[in-house]
Amino acid sequence: MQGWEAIRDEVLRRIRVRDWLPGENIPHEQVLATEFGVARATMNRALRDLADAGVLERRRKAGTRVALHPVRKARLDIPVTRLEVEGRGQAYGLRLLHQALEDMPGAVAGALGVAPGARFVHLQSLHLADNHPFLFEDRWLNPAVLPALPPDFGVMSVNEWLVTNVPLSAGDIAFSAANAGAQEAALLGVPLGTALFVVERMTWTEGQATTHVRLAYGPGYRVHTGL
Amino acid sequence: MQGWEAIRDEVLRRIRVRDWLPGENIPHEQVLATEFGVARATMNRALRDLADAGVLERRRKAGTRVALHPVRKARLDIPVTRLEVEGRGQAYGLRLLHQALEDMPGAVAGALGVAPGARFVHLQSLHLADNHPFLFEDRWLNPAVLPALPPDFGVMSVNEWLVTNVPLSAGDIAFSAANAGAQEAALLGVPLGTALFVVERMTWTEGQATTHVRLAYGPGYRVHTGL
DNA sequence: GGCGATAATATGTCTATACATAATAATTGC
DNA sequence: GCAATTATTATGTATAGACATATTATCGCC
Repeated sequence: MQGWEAIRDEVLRRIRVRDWLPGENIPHEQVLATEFGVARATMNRALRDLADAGVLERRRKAGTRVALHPVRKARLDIPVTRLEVEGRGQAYGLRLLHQALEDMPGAVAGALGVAPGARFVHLQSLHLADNHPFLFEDRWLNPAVLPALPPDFGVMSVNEWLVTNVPLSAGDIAFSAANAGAQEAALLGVPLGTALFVVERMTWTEGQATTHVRLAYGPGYRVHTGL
Repeated sequence: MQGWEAIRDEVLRRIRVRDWLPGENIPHEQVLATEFGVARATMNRALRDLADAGVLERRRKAGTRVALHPVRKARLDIPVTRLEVEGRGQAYGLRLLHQALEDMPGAVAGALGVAPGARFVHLQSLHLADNHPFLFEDRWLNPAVLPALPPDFGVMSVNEWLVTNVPLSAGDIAFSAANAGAQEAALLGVPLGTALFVVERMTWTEGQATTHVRLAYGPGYRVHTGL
């Protein structure tokens, strides 16, 4: 490796071997740039990258210091389910279980910031990997974003349809754990009360709530930062 | 907002309102730079930022296209437990339950890539928020990284000690769900089998396994991307 | 038509320089 | 002494120009 990445790695090495201690200021950008024989912009790129990663903390005038609590920022890749399953070399399947216009429960409405009792499209589906249950999806979708003739969600995943047909939007993703209820246990084929990994995703489009999804994964599922 | 961030936001807006469709190439960097009246480097910064966020995909010569599967990369902030508790306005407490040199179980050894049966320091502690159980920590620590006289982990959290006394290292963080066992249930004060949110963190220092931590959070705990 | 070498091109990176901005340090006025 | 103002300074951002690199497109040859 060379260029600004090499410089970043060298800075990281010095932090790792404790040439520069946590909480301590490191030399100024210009000083380091001169030492490494590069322009300040290049040094800036290297240091900024480490600051983005949470290894360094930078403040104007105060300088650059090694972060005291380094393991702070993690980047997760959350793939589209179909691609995740196919990436494991398994066959992807989708079963639409339920589709109806219903009153949203208060909890969901609250999370989305919508008036309780609003009528949303309620979709429940099961994602399969090699015909085994992989995850249970429970979704509330704002009918206002749907066209007059909604597509057949038994064929195409709601998520993939949304991606290509609804404007991108701000969103929030949350991870938690929950005990499997009767429906989830039956559908996923696990004992009642099994600990499920739950991903909740909420998205808004121009201030308007678009969708709330709850994905419940079967046991053994984990998401990680990939080293 | 102004500068490259304003440009990034405008590009994002055009993607959101579907001026540029998913999978479609957007105009060249230089073209856009001219349109926005900035230098190419500035345009590059804006587009690179969106590419980092997973919204755009860029390839030399091929150009820049709107990502087909946008909700891919999430950034999580994982705070040090003490700071997280204090950030909620609660009093932080730590109880060391167990400390001994033991044979590592096969599962942990495997995850760390260590010969099974290696002797590591086994630490178990309970983190408290306002004197209520907050999370149960189960840690395996390589004695090789400890000084001759190990510190008193009943007073100082292992994590905070590590941060200031052991070289930074590569690491992996994983999230999953697990049913509370007898010990966890008793310590956290929850019924047996309660779904716990589990964070596992492994770190290595120069190829050598440093520590394996398993943090089991009580019900209701969730981690999210913060919009 | 197919294949390999060559040209074209969009992004990636770097430089030198300049000015902006935020935060600290110094100074002044009371 | 203390508060308010001003100066200083390190990082943040921007610029024009240049070269590097990875791909794609094209051309020539068989």
